[in-house]
Amino acid sequence: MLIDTDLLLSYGAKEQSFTPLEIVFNEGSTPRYYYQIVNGKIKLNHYNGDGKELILAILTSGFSVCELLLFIDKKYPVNAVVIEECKILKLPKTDFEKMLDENHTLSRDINKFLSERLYYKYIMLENNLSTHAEVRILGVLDYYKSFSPNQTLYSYEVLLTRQQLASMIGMRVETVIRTVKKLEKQNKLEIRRGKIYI
DNA sequence: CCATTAAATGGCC
DNA sequence: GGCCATTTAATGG
Repeated sequence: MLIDTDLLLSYGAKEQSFTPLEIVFNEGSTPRYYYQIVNGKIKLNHYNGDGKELILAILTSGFSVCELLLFIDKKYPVNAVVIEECKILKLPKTDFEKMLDENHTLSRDINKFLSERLYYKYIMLENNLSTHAEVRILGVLDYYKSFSPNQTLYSYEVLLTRQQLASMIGMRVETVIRTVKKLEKQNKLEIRRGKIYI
């Protein structure tokens, strides 16, 4: 996890429960809290002009939720929507700042975390600008697998639906379904019971 | 069982 | 590749 649970609690973080479809925060609102997922799953999304959903990230246990907004004076550019029952630690911005001031190694850890995120944003952007669906999809899959301790082929189960994958790369479900099957024939991944293993 | 949701297919542009 | 319709498979009450 990004920040030690006990440290967060000692600065006054409170745990809050959420059920699927609940909103943690809305696009356009002012960031006032640091959020860290204890368990469950949250997506960051945005709806473009055509009403099509764009998913910017799907976050799970241990991840913070859009923490970068606590360092700049901007509104949230995305919604945070719960997609699997969640427990979240919530720490007011002022307490978060106090915690950083008093814990310099923590500041460095957060720098590292933010840098890594930004780095992957470059990679993802490069992939998503490809005209090839295979490149875009593999880009997302490789990104998720990069967090897995086991890097063996077909060892990582992708916990994303085809629809979510599609919304992450700006393509349609049908395209994802067909491309994933094509990738299976190329031995880039494996499909078992509809689940993708890479 | 039935309802719901996800995955898969095929036709057409 | 997208869009639409339809079928198939899996899941949960």
